[in-house]
Amino acid sequence: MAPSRVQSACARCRRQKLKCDDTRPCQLCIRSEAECTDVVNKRRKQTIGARQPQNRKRPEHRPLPVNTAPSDDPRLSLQPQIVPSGTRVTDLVTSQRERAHSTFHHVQELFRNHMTTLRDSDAIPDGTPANKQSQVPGSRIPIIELIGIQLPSAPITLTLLDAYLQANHWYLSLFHEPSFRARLVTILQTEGILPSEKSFLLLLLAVLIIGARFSNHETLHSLDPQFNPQQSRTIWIEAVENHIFWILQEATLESVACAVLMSIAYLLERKTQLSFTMSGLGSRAAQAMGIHDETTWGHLDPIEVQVRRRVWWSIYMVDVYIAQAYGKPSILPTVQFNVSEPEDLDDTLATCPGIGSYEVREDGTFKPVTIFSYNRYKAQLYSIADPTAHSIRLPHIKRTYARLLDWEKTVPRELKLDSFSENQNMINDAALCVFSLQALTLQVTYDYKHLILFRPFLLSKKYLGVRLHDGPVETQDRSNTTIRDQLFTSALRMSSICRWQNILIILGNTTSAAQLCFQCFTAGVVLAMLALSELSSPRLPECKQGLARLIRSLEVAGAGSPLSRQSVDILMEAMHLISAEEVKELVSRAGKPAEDVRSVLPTANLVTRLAYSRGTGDIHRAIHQPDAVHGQEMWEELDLMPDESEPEILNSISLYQSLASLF
DNA sequence: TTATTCGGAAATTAAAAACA
DNA sequence: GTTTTTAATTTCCGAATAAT
Repeated sequence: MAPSRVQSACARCRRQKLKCDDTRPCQLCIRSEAECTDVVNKRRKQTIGARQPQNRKRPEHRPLPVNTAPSDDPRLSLQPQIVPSGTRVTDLVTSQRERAHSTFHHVQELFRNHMTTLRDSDAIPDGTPANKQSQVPGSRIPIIELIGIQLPSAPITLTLLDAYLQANHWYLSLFHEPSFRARLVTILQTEGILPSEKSFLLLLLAVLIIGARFSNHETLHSLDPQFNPQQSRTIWIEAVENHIFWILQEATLESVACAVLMSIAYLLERKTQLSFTMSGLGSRAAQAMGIHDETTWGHLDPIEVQVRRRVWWSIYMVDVYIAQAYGKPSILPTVQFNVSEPEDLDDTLATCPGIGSYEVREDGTFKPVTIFSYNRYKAQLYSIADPTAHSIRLPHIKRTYARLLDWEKTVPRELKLDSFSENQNMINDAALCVFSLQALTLQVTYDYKHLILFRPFLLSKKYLGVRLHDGPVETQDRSNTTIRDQLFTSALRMSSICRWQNILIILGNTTSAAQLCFQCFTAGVVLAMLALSELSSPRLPECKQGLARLIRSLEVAGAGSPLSRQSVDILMEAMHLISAEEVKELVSRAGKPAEDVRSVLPTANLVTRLAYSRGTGDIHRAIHQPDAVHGQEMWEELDLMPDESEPEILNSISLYQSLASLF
């Protein structure tokens, strides 16, 4: 009668199906020196209504479990399905997941089953906002009473919505289009709005602000000659600003989505500082609502669940992107959330004409690739290149790098840029057009992630020569890739997008253009810095050509925006600088023997020198036995000790700091 | 020899149904 | 209100497999 069962197994034991114990860390974790963390039990968390009432008569057979995928295993929800040949991702993510419960959360636990309704708690952190329940239906009131301005006429509003969908929805999806449209139509028809819909209205305004920027002004003029897009945009922005704090306090899904859109809108308005801050507000609001943890959502309508996931992943990606672009730590750490990938809803079932690949979903099933797959792949990409580490270590970077390479292998043909022809006219086929845009931005983002990953090393000549692949040098020719090589390859591949001018032109009329321009700009800066660090290298011409192609891409996709103009100017300047330095270099070398004058330290040289300096003279051995390269000598050469004593490298170096060292 | 993985049996538990 | 039933969800045995 040994009561041998433990009330809750730790994360590791649970995953490995081993017998755990009540101590923390448990004996097994101690034995294997693993981190021992608790996992929240879904069963204990189940709320009233979470289970479907059964038609209890005679069930005969046990029905299949509804949801076999245990969504609260964080590894499942965070790690994309890239588990290639044997490379299992370690406990890293699992073990770090901590659930921080607020005081108010404990209050709820305490009174569960003892109080039908909780009393007022709006003054307590994490309590329920006061005006939530009191705002029962009510009657429709004119919009002007709620926010002080009118919406434009129905045709204009719908045109702007369409413009928004084209410009942003394929790239960052923040709502379910059919529901959104239905709600909008009701408002337009009744010319009134429920007071409880205020946050929806503000989200709509944000949509219109972006729509107005990307819509065709002639079409608008023909619909309503009085309508002035620029002026309206200013008015709407002001209206949203007047109410933004109100809706953030209200904490609805729409308020978070609105904050995300405003962040983008500010970026387009050249208010980059506000954009940064606004995305932070949105992230925080999302966390306050618990959107980062599905287990707290309770029972929701299936569409609502998916929309929440969409919003969460969108804000996560915006937050990470903006943080990286600014070189600041991001607010939303990967390890502390628990939201599954968004799935397809009825509005995203379109597939790519001509290609019919399948995608492995989070739950292991195979589904056709749809126009929404892009969002899932992008989300995976973002969670791989984990931005949480404010300071990072080389082994971590190598691991991330390996995962990036694995991720790339999983990308379906629909989302590969090479699948699209360079001179095809995309405009005729909407789906094809969207897929090509997605493929291009996905590839650029992937390469950009490499640049960001290695960006901290740009200022350190020592690190540029570090090899990226541990383990034996196999048949793979890239096994000797150094950080410098990879930066070079990625930046060059980014520059190759200028071949797809047809796609770039369309892309210039979407919100993703801003991101693309910035990514190209980054690639340009990286190429320039590489070029300057090895002026005599045979790669120099390629660097310059790459820069030229990036400048061209910026001009095409930037469509005359200030961001693209300024980037082009700076990159041009960098080109001149490189040429000038090159001339100096040539002159100074003119009278000397052709051998090295360089003080830079490329790895190939290092290996050779190592082999010689050790007196063996056996270059072969040095190259084919990676241990020799990765052993003590290597690190001494680099003034470093392996692993533990390795100094931390700050990740938060902004592009501007890199730039400053350029000029 | 030791560690990891995983199918699935057995145990546990919240909710629903039945009962009083 | 209490007890019983049901089904979802958990723990962890034990056998297979992989790593050392």
